[in-house]
Amino acid sequence: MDNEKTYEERALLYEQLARIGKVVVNPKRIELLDLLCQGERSVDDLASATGLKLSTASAHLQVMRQCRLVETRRDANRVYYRSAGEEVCRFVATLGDVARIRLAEVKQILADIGSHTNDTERVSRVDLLNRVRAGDVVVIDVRPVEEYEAGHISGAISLPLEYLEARLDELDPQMEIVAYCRGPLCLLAPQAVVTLRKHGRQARCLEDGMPEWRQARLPVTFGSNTADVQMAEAFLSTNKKEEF
Amino acid sequence: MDNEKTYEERALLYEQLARIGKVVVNPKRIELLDLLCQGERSVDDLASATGLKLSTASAHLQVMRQCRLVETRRDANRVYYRSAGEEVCRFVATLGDVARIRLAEVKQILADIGSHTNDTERVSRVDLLNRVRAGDVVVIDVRPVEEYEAGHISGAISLPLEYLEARLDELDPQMEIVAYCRGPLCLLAPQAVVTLRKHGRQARCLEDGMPEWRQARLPVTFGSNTADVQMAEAFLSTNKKEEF
DNA sequence: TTCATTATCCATAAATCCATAGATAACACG
DNA sequence: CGTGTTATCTATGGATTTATGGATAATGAA
Repeated sequence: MDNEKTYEERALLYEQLARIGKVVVNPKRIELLDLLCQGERSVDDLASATGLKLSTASAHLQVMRQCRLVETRRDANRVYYRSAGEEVCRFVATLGDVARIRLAEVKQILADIGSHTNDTERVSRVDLLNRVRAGDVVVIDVRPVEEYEAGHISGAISLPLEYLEARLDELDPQMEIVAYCRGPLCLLAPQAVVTLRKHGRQARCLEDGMPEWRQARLPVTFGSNTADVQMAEAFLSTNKKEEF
Repeated sequence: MDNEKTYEERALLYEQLARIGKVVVNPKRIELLDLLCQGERSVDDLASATGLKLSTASAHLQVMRQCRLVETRRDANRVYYRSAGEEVCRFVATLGDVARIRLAEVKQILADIGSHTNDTERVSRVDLLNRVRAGDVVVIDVRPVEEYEAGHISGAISLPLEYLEARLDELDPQMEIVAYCRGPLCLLAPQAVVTLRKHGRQARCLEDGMPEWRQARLPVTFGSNTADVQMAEAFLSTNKKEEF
């Protein structure tokens, strides 16, 4: 029958896919999207986080908005961008998976940092949740404060990597410390663990990062409140923990 | 400490991700990769399937090979390409998911064909496996023969869409027919179902397609043998069906 | 060896992408 | 209303990407 039309349609379809693909051809655009998967951020915040000129960052964000990967919200004279949905974060995460598995260069970069904190020692999400509930662990979010405020693991305290050594005394020396960051490709948490161990602390990384925690629908807190262990508690009492 | 170095490393990391991203910026490259997720194909086979000149197709394949997304094998004077791993197929599938969810244009194209075969009527993988085993369903693979031969659902017969009407009498009129193709973005199976219903047959699509079946580690047969129901049978008797 | 088939490499011209500076626009606050 | 802040739009030149034809290379068959 109309094989001609079908052929046309298939070409159109792949052109649409390429619209999405276009977003991840530029390193800075991937970086921006990765940041947005951590939570909402304003344009100039994103620009300074990535080292881009404001107009360049804005242009990249437009590209992503045009293919509906991100959405915006205006508050006063600031425009906040966010990922348009969890499938977008999954897409970025999958891209990372492929790079990690396929590219020796990526393995190398990750090994440079993570050599002393090997992967078998990471804490699973379920374990972490249970131990937060039991109160026998300190969870630190080592990402920049902005990302912590845009959503963090309930019960975690904000302790950006750059301040870690200076604020070491805030951490109970008797407790084990679990650090987390943006995900499997992020170097912050592994670096934090290296630093902590250098100071004789018992420390481990969470398996992957915040986006995965969010996708597992585990409890997330917004803003700067740090005393929210009870939220995790309430969550646990109404949900079977086997689900995660 | 060495924040400078960390910044550098992060930039390098995103550049590596962009190497992968580069593959999916070109519609034809996505089409090629999608085909390779169906199974191994030779270069000129791929070229004619996508309507590309041989040299162009080869160039695209080089790009994908350089970032390890595909691998090759030589047999006589033909070079066969294949996806380098299942995470690559997952990446393409995720790209499709995002496009399907986010882009109205994609929804439109899919609706044009699939309007009469709505998604709630699709057969799940588990159901299909059980019914193949019970022998009360005919499974047709409506993709081109090359893809059928590069791996098909055990028990399925090859009946490319273009020959469907001509070979209708090969299908038992009493049996329900389940058609499958490349996946959620492929139009072949929905079109086949439309055609079959027009001829008064009871027909449905499988939920998504071959790559997903393969990823679920369900039984796959290679080559042109069509009498392989017993393989599925053997598979079922040694595996709990609840797993899928 | 010579020829045919298949694939890769190479040069090129057209198209597209990118970062940037500067202009414009939206908004808040006096 | 004017001023300052934040973001978007526009124009530009330099870099990159793409399709293509033709040369080269690898392999099998005669």
